[in-house]
Amino acid sequence: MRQDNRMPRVLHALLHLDQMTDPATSDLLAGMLNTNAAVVRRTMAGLRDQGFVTSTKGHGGGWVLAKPLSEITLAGIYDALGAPKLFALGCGNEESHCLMEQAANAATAEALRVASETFLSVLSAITMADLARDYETRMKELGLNPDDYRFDASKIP
Amino acid sequence: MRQDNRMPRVLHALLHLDQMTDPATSDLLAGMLNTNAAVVRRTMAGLRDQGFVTSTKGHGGGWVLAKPLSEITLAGIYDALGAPKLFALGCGNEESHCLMEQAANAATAEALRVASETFLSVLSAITMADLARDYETRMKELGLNPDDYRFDASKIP
DNA sequence: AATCATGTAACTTTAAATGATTCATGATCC
DNA sequence: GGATCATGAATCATTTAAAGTTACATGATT
Repeated sequence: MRQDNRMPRVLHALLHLDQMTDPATSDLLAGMLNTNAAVVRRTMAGLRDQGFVTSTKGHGGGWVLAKPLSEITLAGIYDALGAPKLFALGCGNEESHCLMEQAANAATAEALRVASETFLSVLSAITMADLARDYETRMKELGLNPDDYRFDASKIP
Repeated sequence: MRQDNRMPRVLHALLHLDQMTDPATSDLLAGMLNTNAAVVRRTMAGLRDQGFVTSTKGHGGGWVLAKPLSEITLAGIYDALGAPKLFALGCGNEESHCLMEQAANAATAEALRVASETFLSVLSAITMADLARDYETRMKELGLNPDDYRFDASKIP
């Protein structure tokens, strides 16, 4: 299957949302994420259902962050995306009648299970506020002032 | 992409190989693995290159285990398969100019890196002999004697 | 020489995210 | 109230790599 990039995309989108003074339209976000509005709507739908963001229709509508970044963990986002399949590796058919196949599948499954546990535990220890801090660090490393880069869509000529 | 099941397949194949008295043809293995000979050859090629198995052509040819199971770790097999892509999840484009995207990608990549480390460390702690023991346990749990099930292709009528 | 089995290359199939398009629905502005 | 804006959703095409398939050359055994 194709690579699933929803996770980093959504993180990226949330960081931008946090810096917006007005609701961000799907089109605007799509431009930032190098994709299109339909993908944005589809991907953000889960976050809306979980209360991380809200969306409004009509003039001046769009996406708005509904919680402070410090209250959003990466694990929460992963869940909101529907806990997408993590591995490209499979562990075979579950209901095999061959006992050797069962042993082979069980060993593979166990290694994947442990790796998945690790992954989730790392995600639950990181909040979006941590990412925002990382972003600001990157800004300063380039000698830039983050305050100069907050996004005010109403100021686009 | 489609699920990658080479790992559990190869483990399964090696367990069978260990119980063979004669070389196993790709066709025989394919029957055991519910696939076809070409896939078996393709998948086992890496194991041959790493010296885990040998293959011989012609009458009576086929695949033979080249090392005791206790000297084959699952990590070694994973490597022999070319260390296939582990995750279905991606961590975005590496060379993004957007610092927010960089922060989002870095966080995702870090979680994946840690999970991958865990995966490999579990694999390196398991040998094929462990799987063989697990297989024998499963046999005994069903009240069967593993010795009755060794495979002697020459005895197929 | 015939047969068997691997080695390899080329092509097709498959699954799932992503890209793209369309239309209905609701909110805002004039 | 009508035009416009934006989401919600459904549908269809595209993409990607493993897996399935087919074909043929090469080498070993009988």
